[in-house]
Amino acid sequence: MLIGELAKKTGCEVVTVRYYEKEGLLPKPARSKKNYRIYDAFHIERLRFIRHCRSLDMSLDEIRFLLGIRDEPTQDCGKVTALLDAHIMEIETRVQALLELKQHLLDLQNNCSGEESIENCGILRSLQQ
Amino acid sequence: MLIGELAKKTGCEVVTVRYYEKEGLLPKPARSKKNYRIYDAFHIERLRFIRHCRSLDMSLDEIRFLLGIRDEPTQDCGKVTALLDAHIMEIETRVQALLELKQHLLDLQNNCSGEESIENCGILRSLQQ
DNA sequence: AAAAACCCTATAGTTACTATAGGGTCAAGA
DNA sequence: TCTTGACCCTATAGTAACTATAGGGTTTTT
Repeated sequence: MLIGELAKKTGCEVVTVRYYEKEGLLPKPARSKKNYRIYDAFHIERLRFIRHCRSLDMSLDEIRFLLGIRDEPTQDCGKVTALLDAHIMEIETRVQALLELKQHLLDLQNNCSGEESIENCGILRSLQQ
Repeated sequence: MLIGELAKKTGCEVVTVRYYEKEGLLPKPARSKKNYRIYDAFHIERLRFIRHCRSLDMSLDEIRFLLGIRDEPTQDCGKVTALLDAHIMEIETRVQALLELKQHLLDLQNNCSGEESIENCGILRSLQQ
């Protein structure tokens, strides 16, 4: 299977596949005589894993960590749940920060009708402080 | 006033001040004989405006836009409220996306107790699909 | 006199890609 | 047979908003 087919099967851009290889997330595949990358089912599975993690907004470092655990099956999976816990908490923090931010913006919005002159715009004035 | 004092007065890193200058958000200041940047009250006010906007998570492009309106006071401030509206909606979208993401992660977390072997970890299995 | 604390410029690194340039391979149609 | 289009390859630069590093001058403190 060439890179284009792998990309199609996993919903991943061709350039992104090459990028993951460069980053060490996907092992270097065999090459054809013409130097084309040749992939098999193993790569599909691994790339799907990576893409699924990415869709959950995990960083490549976090994914590298999970792949490492998968490749080193000597331990229990407590580290996996721990990583997920940390990731969930991080997202909760981000949500909180965004909600506070939104409130600040709404407060700011209340400072002006939008029909003032620039000099009298309460929003621009508030932003100066 | 030298750059260090400006930075201290605005809670901004020295390098960031120079970066804003390079990006055209802060006008180039006068220079001393020894080529040191010399700032005055005008720069403090403008930099505070920028930092306030940044604390509201506006992009430098958005801030550039607001500064442009401020510098060109021929129109009413409808564009200001419009920018703020757009920014608020963007944040609402991000919050929604994060909440959905969090639910996915919680669902995933339910797949495993964290005490399984790596082969049996329900989380790693789910991530493979 | 030396060390600490400033100032300057220029360049590279961060994240996860995306875009661009430049070039080889292969199958189908004119 | 030629050429067009769809693939494949590598290498480099750009994205956002800084941060870090290198290398060097100035001023103040010890």
